[in-house]
Amino acid sequence: MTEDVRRSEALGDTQNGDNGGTATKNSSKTGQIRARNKARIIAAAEEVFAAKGYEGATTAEIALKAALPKANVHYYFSTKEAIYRAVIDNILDLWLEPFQRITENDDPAEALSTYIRTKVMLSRDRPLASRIYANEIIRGAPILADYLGSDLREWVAEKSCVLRGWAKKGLMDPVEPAHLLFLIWASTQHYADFQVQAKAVLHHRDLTEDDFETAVQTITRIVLKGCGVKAD
Amino acid sequence: MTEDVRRSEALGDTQNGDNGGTATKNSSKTGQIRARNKARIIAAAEEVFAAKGYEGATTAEIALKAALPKANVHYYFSTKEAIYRAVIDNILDLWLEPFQRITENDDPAEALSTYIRTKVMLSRDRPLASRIYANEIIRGAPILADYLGSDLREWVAEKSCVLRGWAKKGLMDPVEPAHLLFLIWASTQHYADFQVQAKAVLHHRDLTEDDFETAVQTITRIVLKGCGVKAD
DNA sequence: GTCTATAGGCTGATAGAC
DNA sequence: GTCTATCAGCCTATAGAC
Repeated sequence: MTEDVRRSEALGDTQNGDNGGTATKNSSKTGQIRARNKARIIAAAEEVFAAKGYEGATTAEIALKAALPKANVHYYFSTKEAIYRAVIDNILDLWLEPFQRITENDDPAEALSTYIRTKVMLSRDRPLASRIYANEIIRGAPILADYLGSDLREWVAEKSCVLRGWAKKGLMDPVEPAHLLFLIWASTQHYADFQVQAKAVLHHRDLTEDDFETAVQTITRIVLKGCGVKAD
Repeated sequence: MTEDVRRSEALGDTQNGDNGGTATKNSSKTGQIRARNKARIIAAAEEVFAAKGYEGATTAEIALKAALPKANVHYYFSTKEAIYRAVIDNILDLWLEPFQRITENDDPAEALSTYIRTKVMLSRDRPLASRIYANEIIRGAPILADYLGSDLREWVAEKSCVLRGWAKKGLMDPVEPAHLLFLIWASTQHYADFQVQAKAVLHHRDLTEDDFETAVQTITRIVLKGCGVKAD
């Protein structure tokens, strides 16, 4: 990760449009403009990368969506790859955070239910992020290779201990932990990555609140019952 | 689907290299050369599209991998999109066929087990096909939109009847059929689409026969038990 | 049917006036 | 910091000799 922009509000930024065009005074204002423009570029880039893939995305389209001249985009991010890295960087902890605080002392039924719900709702609220991540992995993870082998790997190892601990206590069946996590990731992210397919199959319209709720219920039920998790 | 090349041996074609360069006689041989070259192009294109995405793939690279001059590729397929359509077309029935013959009279435990195993093995044997399909859907299905709303939709509707029938007979729980299918698709295709991630998390090496076997076992077990399918 | 050479268009990136 | 004008390179696709 070249630049760590994780905590900047890169999305949902409803441009509180003071300081419209030309600089007025310029002192501490500068940093604000910079942050705001970078955030706009990242938000625009997320849309374009999600829809077109890395190679299909053009800096021209990103600039257009960010309502900035193309050269301005290159002023903030020297290369297209730099924009992409910033976008990916923004996405990463979104992925790991939801299951972060869970320990062996938690109740498995509740912990897994919450995790599944959180992941489905992430698919509902941040489908673009999910698609970009999926695209990155499908392409062979050219940017995220290191992350997969270090951070994610460790994260899975930790959570595998928790799952094995629950099994040892007889709170659930001894299911292969990594494969269980794969199943949960895949089936929850499916509602973001394959949303067009789900829409087409279910009713041709945008997925509704009910669809996501049914998804949560179905996945939760199959996983809990399928892993023999004792209800609390 | 512009051209239906479904049944041509587009892959695993170990170029049985008679008739090396220049044409010798040319009569019924012509059709063979044509078929062989088209198959080589499709096979090469599958690799490139899977690795680079639609926009990232170049006809030059496809030609290089097919060991043909670039202009020759354009002779068989006039546009890049035509190559892509041929590749996609080749993939499609691969997706629907495995669950095709299943009816309400079959045993759910056996039918679902076989389906899951077949899908995982498809991920093992044709990961590139799976990735191209995933990429197409993630991008919003520009080519497959019609297919999703017609063929696939009907297929899901039919299979939903079978699943509901089983539930009515008390052979399994009344699970929302489409969402169950989504879960099975997602969790099985995961081993193709997110293979780099699975590799990195599991052991940094290529997935082994055992990995796929464990995947089959884990998914099958969770789905069957999770849906309350009676063992036969 | 094959293949070289090239047209024509779009891309990422920059120079340099404001 | 902003933005117009522009470049060099790569891309798909084709013309035309063999």
